[in-house]
This record gives sequence, C-alpha cells and structure tokens, in this order.
Amino acid sequence: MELTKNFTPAEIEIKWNQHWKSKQYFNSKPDHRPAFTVVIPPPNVTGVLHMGHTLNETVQDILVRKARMSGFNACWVPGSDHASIATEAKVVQMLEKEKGIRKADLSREEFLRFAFEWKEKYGGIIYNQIERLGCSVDWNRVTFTMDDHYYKAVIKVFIDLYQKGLIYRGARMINWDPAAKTALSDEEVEYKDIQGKLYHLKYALENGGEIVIATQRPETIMGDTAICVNPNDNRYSHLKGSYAFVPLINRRIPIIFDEYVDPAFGTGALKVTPAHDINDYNLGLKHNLEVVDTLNEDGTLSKAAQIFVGMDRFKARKQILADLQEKGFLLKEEEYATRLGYSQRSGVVVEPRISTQWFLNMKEMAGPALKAVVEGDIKIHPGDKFLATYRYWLENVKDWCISRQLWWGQQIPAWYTPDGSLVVAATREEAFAELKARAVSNNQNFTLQPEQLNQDQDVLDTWFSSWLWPMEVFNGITQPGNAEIKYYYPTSVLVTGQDIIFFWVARMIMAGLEYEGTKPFSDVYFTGMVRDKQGRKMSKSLGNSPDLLELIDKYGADAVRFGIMISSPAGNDLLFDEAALEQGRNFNNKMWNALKLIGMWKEKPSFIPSEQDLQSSSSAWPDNWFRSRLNEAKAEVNQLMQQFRLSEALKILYSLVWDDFCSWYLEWIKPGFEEPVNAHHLKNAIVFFEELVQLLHPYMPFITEEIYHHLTERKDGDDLCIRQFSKLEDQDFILNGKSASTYLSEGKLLKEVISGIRDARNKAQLKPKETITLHINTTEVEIYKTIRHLLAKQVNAKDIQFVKASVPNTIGTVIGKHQFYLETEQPIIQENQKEELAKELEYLRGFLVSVEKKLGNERFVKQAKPEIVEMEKRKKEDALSKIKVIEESLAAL
RNA sequence: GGGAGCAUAGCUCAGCUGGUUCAGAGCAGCUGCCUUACAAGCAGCGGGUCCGCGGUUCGAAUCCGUGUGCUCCCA
Repeated sequence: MELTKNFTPAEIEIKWNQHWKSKQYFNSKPDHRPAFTVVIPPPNVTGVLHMGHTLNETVQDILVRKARMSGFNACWVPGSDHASIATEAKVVQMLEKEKGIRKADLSREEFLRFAFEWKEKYGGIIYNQIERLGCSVDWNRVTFTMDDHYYKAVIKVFIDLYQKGLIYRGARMINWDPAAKTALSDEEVEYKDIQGKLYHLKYALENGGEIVIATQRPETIMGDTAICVNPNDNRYSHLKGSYAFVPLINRRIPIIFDEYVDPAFGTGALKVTPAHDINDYNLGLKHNLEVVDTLNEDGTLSKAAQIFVGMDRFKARKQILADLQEKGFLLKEEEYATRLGYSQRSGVVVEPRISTQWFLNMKEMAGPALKAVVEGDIKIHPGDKFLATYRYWLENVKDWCISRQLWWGQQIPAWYTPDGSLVVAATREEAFAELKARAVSNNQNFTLQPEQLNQDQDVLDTWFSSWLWPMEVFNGITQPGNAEIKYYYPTSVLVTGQDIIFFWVARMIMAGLEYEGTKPFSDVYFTGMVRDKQGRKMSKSLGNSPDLLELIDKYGADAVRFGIMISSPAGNDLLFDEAALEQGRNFNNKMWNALKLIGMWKEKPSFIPSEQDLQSSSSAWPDNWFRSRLNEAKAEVNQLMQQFRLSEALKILYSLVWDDFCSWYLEWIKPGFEEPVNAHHLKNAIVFFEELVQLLHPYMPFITEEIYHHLTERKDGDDLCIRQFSKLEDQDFILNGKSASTYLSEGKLLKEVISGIRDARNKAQLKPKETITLHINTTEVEIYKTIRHLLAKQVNAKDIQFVKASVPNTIGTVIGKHQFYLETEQPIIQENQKEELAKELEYLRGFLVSVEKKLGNERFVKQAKPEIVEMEKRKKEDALSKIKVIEESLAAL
C-alpha cells in the first residue's frame, strides 16, 4: 500500500473511533476478570473542555487503556454535571438576549423546559471533544447529574441525612451572590487582596459630643444597631450607657463594650452591623442587638435602609460618601489593604447575609473520611503533597450550606404547611401521609389537603449531587447492592485537579463511606494546573486558553496527547506551549516514516540467512541487542506507570522509539544500496515495532493502531487497543548463549565508539562521503569482531584493522580504553588533535587524584559500603589504563 | 497571620532510599549534511558556584538549620 509522505491524522482518527465503537471494545459488562473502573470527573454540561480537562482526560485514558491491555475489565464512565449556578446563569442570559424573556416571567416548569432544551443543544459539545481526544469511555454508560435516577438518588440521600439528623434548616450568616441571587458555600468564595479605603465617620452622641468610627463600608451605616468599644479603652469608658445617632438617618443606637474590639485598629470604636458582617453578627447575638438588613437580594439597598432605596450597593456607597461629606460627618479617608470575597461563579463581590438555608453537619462524616486517607486506605498521588491540606480541611470542617436559590437542580424535598410546619419527604403524597400520621399520633384534628402543601423552592448545591458520582453512575444509591455496583465499586483511580480536593474529593469519600461502607476509589491522582507559556492561569478572560478541537485539527489528537503529557510532571503545574505539540507531531512523522521504511523492505527482494549465520551471532546481534533493550525499557515503563509517573514513562518510550529503534536499530539492519533484505531482520523489525506501538498505545492510540494494521495483515478483531501485553522477560534472559545485559553493554560500547569516531571525523572536517580505514588498538578484540561490520557501516569505513601500536599519519582518538586511528585517503595533519588529547589527559589525571585521595582516606575505606570502595578501586584502574592509552597516543603524534 | 511547595543549562523541567546509570532530558543554540524512511529530517558539538550561608557525614544537588526570591492553599 502506498503511504502518504507524512502522517495525516484527520481521517485516521475518524476511522479508528468508528471501528472501536462498532466493535464495542470500550463497553464493559461485569465478567470474571478483575474490574478497573474509572469515573470521569463530570465536566459542566454546557461548557467546553479546556486544557485542564484535556490533561485529566488524557491521564485517565492512558490508565484505562493500559489496564484494558493488561487483563482488566476496564470501565470508564463518562458523563457531565448540571452545574446549577453556571448553567442557570447561561440560560437566563440566553433567554433575555435571544428571546427577550425574563426569568421572573416564567414558571419554574417553563424555565426548566428551556434549561433542558439548552442542555440538549450544548451538552453534546463536551462529549464530542472527549471522543475526538480518543478517550476510550463506555458510551452506554453516559450519566448526567440530572438524570431521573440520579435526581432520585440525590433526594433519597437528602431525606436519609435529614432523618439521621445531619441536615438541618436555619438562619445563619452565609455568603450571598447578588448576581446569581443565591447562597454559596464557603468553598465557592475566592478571596482577593485589594487596596480599599477606611473612612472615619463622626456619630453624634445623645448627651452631646461625638464618637468617631472607622469603616470600609459606609453604605451599611443604615444597618448599624450599635457602636462597640473595648472595655479597657480609657478613651471611651465614660460612655457607658450612652447612645449615639447614625448619621443621615438618625437612628438611636447604644454604645456597647466588648473585648472583641481592637483598640489599636482605626479609632478603636466599631460600628456594629449585624446583618452584613459575620463578626458583627456574632457580636449582635451576644449583646442581643437588632438586625437591620439594608440590602435586597440583588445587592440594591432595601427599604430598611431608608435612603437610596433601590440603588446598587456600590453606587450607594459613592452617594452616601458625598452626603456624609457635605453634612460634615466624613472626617478622613485612608488607604487600607484588605481582602474581599468574590463569587467563584459570577465573579461579583460576595455579600455576607443572614439567611435561612439548609445545612449539612459535616463533623461526623469528616472523621472516617480523614481516617481513610491518613491510614493509607486511599492513596493520594503524587506523594503526600496534599495530605496536609486534606487533613486541615477535615479537622476544621464547617457545616455545608447546601441550598441554592435557583431552579436548575434537585428541588429540596421539604414541604411546608400553611401554618409553617415542615416535613421532609420525596413526594407531596408522602409528605401529606407523614403529616397525617403525625396528627393521628398526637390525637390532633387533621383537615389539611395535599394541595395546601408548598414545596421548598430552592435546589441543592451541585456538589451535593456530584459527591454521589462513583456510586450512582452504577445506580448504587437508587438500587443498593445491585450487580454492577458490587462489581465496579470501589473504583480504581480518580484523576482530578487539586483545586477540587474539598469541593469534591473529600465529600465523595464521605458519601462513599456513608452509603457503601467503603472508599469510593483506591487511588487519587492529582494533576497540576495548566498554565500558559508565561505561567499565567488559563482563563476565558485572558483568552489564553486554546481551543481543543482546533489543536486537534492542527496537530492531531495523538500529538495533543503527547504534547500535554510530555510536559506534565506528576502533580506539578505545566506550562502549556504549542512547541510540545509540534514535538508530538514530529514524533508521529518519525514513526510513520519508520513504517514506510519497513514497508519498502517488504517489497524488496530478501534473503534468508543460513542457520549457521544466525548462530554466528554477528548477524543476529542487532536483533538480540534490541530485544534486550526493549525488555529493559518495558520494565522501566511498567514501574513508572505503576507509580503514576506517566510523563517519565512517555519520555522513555519516546527515546526508545526515536533513538534506539529508529536511529540505531533500523540503521544497523538497513541493507546496503541495491542489496536484498535480511528476512530475519525484517521479521524481527516488524515484531519489535509491533511491541513498540503497543507500549505507546495508551498514550497515542490512533497512530499506533494505524501502524499496527499496516505492519502485517490482521484478522478481524485483532486490534491493538485490546491486544494483551506479553509477560516481561527476566532482566537477564539468554539469547544465542549471551545474556541480555551483555548485549546492552556491547550496544553501549558500540554507540559510544560510533559517536566518538563520527566526532573525530567532524573535527577533522572529513566529508561524510569520504571513506576511511579504521585501525583499532584494543585488548578486547572479541567484542569488536561481533560488531565490526556495524561499526564499519556507521562510520563509513571501508575496512577495519586491529593493530597493536599507533598508526602514523592518521587521525587518532581515544574512546574508553580503546585507541582508534582513522586512515584517510589524503593524510591530514590534525593540529587540535594533540590539544584534545592533552585536555582529556589533564581531566583524567585530576580525576585520578580525587579517586586516590578517597581511597587514601582511612575512614572512607573503613566506613563506606564495600561495594562503593570496590567501585572506587575500579575507577582508579580505569583511569590509569585510560591515561596510559592517551599517553601512548600523544607520544605517537 | 497559619500551612504547603518550589529554586538545577538560555527556556521548561527530571534527578525516588546520600556514593559514575550524578550533574541529565526535551526544546532553543552552534557546526556539517538535500546520505536512496523522514529537512516536521540526519550526524556531531557547546552550555550549569545544582539560589546564598552554615551544619551533619569519610562523602551532599540529594539530609538538617537559616536567609533570600517566587507560587499555591487556608483564615
């Protein structure tokens, strides 16, 4: 078959994706094999995959494909997350922009219909991207966190935890997002340092005089219900029992005393606004203060503020400052470094707000979750880098605010009667039945009708659904103990970003332990963050995040996967640079061209070497060497992959293919011009290449499958993605009477000598085409006899002679303990030859001194391990003989 | 303020249990090659007080302390 000049990924990727799908290779059913289960961290259904996802999905696919090729029943469950805040915001925006509809004008049902339409329209994008990337997921198992069964699971868990007394409803100070108009959990708030201002304001005292307070938020003064000072602060001790007036609105508020106030901060007098600050709220509770909420849910001033009602909080701040200044209340402004909380979702400044919400008590669940990780039942990779963070969070965990004032999500299964009593139940009927039962057991009159019940309008935090993910994708919550959950759970490894260790990982562990009684996964692999070349976080606003599909179009999926993995040290952030993708594309071409070369050989006339020839070692040497090298590399790769050091394993494979296979092995077995191919070499080359693409397949699935099918005719069903790895040979297995390690050291010598002589040729400015006669002075003639013809070919020598002394009028060089003399057609006097040798000699003499010093040190000889001392002695011997050889060479010049 | 991590070639990083597989890889750079698989390539080469200082040790890029500079998490 005619192969294209370069590898063309586009058609090939489509072809194999279709083929794999039609063969259902990635669809898993429980069977006798051990399961290797991975659940995808569900991306936001309406989002697109960014480079962080790309890294995560690639890592997962590598692990899954490797497992599938290693005897496991691999199951990778894809899916997506409904992302309530983000998606609801997008739908609201779309409705306003495209249809001119306001959410407020829609019923809940109508809105949800639009939201599901939107999900149908855009939800496919990420699935398409996952497929394009070559992810071997089981498409029969796609799960969405708002699927019917999933919805039921979330409701079931809510009810269960409520009945266990872990979920409660109450008024607390929470983080309020005025743009999304919903509560947020503590984890959804991001704090940023900003340069703020501290305003000094004058409050008039009832009995004459004034008191000055300092505040960052003058727009909240209308919510002030006290001024607080430290009881030990002499400046204010005379104010016991007195009152002050809030500027502009003249509310009369008490002066209270509490050690909480730091006399050194500001003026030492603190205005107390219980509705708008968590610390003030606590003070308010302690001193029984009134709570005046001066803000509406959208961040505008409420009626309670009395002035500037309906104005946005930041606009109001300006107006109020102007007013205060005009009326003489504003004494001074000073620069002040502070921190502000921003909503992770909408980006606006979060408002602390008192609100009635649903909470989950986390304390009880935290204990077992901590234990599972600390005791090593769940292993975190890399190393224990995140153990401390995990521990700290769980040891200091706060209750989780799980209600959100949104529609897109699981509606809280709580029902209220007209008189305000509450019942938690899955359906109106059940709620009604329970209320009835309650009334009966209390001997009360029961006149309520089911329609009179009102369901809680709020939905649950999205993480309250995704923490069930490893279970409910197998219906583990809705159908406990079913065959699939038993087979696939606990899952094998979770691959995710370190940024969601609290949001998701810790909570999944809690839920898994609570509902399955065991951990949800055995290993957690945290990938680093993908940054741009300059080290900046990738973000939409910076526009520095490339489009995945464009990258795949440009470089091919394999190259994208290669590029992101090669620059991705385990657990560390990676700086994304398209140059790495280029490297991947070049690698594809390299393999493609090796395939072309082998293809050409297949067309050429070949000869079958005689049995004697094969036994005589020199002809079989390259095959035996590569077999040894391959086995060695395989062992390394296996070990690295087990340790999740995927980037390092890929580097080994890259060098194995490019350097050892293409640059050395193929060159060694390449037939001369117009010469027939050694059939034995050809056969082996094909087998080796087959093994190479197999090893590489988890990283670069498309090109490897393609090459696999070009190497020889394959029967139907013989596809690389399901081909099982062969067993590893013993590291010192025997080939033609010689051990693998012998081949490896011979190979090392051969490479060194070839490079050394090529270097000498270059330095002597010999043209590549100019042939030489090579004279070798060595005590190890036997080794050279085996590799003699390879050496000759590789350094363009027409002949190789063994000599016992220096050869005059040649270019001399020393490699290891061997002397080489390059005899050229035109004898060349090489000036810098002497210099080079002298430099080498100087270095070796210095080296010898250091070794001798070591060996002369009594304490070293006594205390160091014997093998270390032995090695030093060998180094000394080596250096001595090298020095001798160089001295001889120098003398001959 | 509390905690964690990082600092090695021009750039991005490997370097696990201290000792030639210990100073490495890939890019970039330089030199020479359009050699009949591949110029998106081939062959070769040069680059480093392993952040500063102190300690432990026969021996430190590696372990400990300290200083400096970055990054992240939490309050």
